[in-house]
Amino acid sequence: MTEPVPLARLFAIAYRQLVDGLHERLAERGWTDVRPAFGFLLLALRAGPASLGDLPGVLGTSKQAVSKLVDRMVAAGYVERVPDPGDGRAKQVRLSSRGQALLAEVERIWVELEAAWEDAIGGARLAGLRSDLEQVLRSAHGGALPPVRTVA
Amino acid sequence: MTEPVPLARLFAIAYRQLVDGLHERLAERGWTDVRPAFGFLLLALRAGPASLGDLPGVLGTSKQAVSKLVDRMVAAGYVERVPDPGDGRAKQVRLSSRGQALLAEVERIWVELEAAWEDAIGGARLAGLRSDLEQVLRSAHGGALPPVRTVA
DNA sequence: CGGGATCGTCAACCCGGTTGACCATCCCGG
DNA sequence: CCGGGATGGTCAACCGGGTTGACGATCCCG
Repeated sequence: MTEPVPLARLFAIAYRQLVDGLHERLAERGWTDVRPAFGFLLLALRAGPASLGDLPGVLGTSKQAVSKLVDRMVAAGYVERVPDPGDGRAKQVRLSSRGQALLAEVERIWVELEAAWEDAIGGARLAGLRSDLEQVLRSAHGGALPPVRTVA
Repeated sequence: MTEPVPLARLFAIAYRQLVDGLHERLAERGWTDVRPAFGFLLLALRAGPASLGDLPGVLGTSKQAVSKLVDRMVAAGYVERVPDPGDGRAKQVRLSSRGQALLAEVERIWVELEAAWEDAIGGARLAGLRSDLEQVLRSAHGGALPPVRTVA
């Protein structure tokens, strides 16, 4: 064991495990048309509507990718595009009521899944894991939590 | 902060950060045709050649996806397909010498990147993070480290 | 020896991302 | 007051990596 499994792979496994668990539970509760990518936009709109132009910086993807993601989520009825009142070019994106319900369900499931992790390693170590991880990510990004994919 | 950022997102960010760092450094050192997906196969072949049929269980994808990945890596000169001596249907996959050199470079870079993390949170907390993470992943999978994507 | 199981590939498709081109709108300077 | 960048957003074409279904080749056992 001179070279243990790379940290990156542990993170990949952990991520998949949580996301798979999320969608499994969502499907069980009737949310069958939720794509994994939806979660990022959902979370970004948690604090309120956002201008489409601001989202690439938050999500860490191109504006075209954001546009396509919004398209899908509009088609699924989770968000709405509304024209910006003060700028004829701009549009805003906001959660529909169905989107808000989904967000609430997702947050409930995160709590459940993290509770399962607590059962495995205990609350103290889980809290430490979270805070250590947040610290190292923030330290590499000037104190703020970076987007998933560092924006180009 | 009733509901902090989900753990899953922290893992996604951490994963991207490490993988982006890896490929940045690889490119700096002349490895310009390495795709992110290569790493998984590289690691799987670290201990020696493997039968193509065994890889889906290790990588957590379908055998067709494995075949396509091997195609790409063969085209890039990192692995070789050799017929299984004892079974006319089966083929084995093994690292070429260039693949071994790449693997060595990748492992060197992981060490460098993890050293940077140590600078941020210290060696003890990094070690704790790793072992906690490994423990919770193993506990959900009967003691063994699961594949990235749980096999169907 | 023949029929089912297994190994691997091919083909078609999907999702989520990219880049480049483009139109509509804003806004500022001559 | 207008004309020309700069900006917001979409469309189109493409790519990587995954899926499922179908299929030929080979093995193995009754």
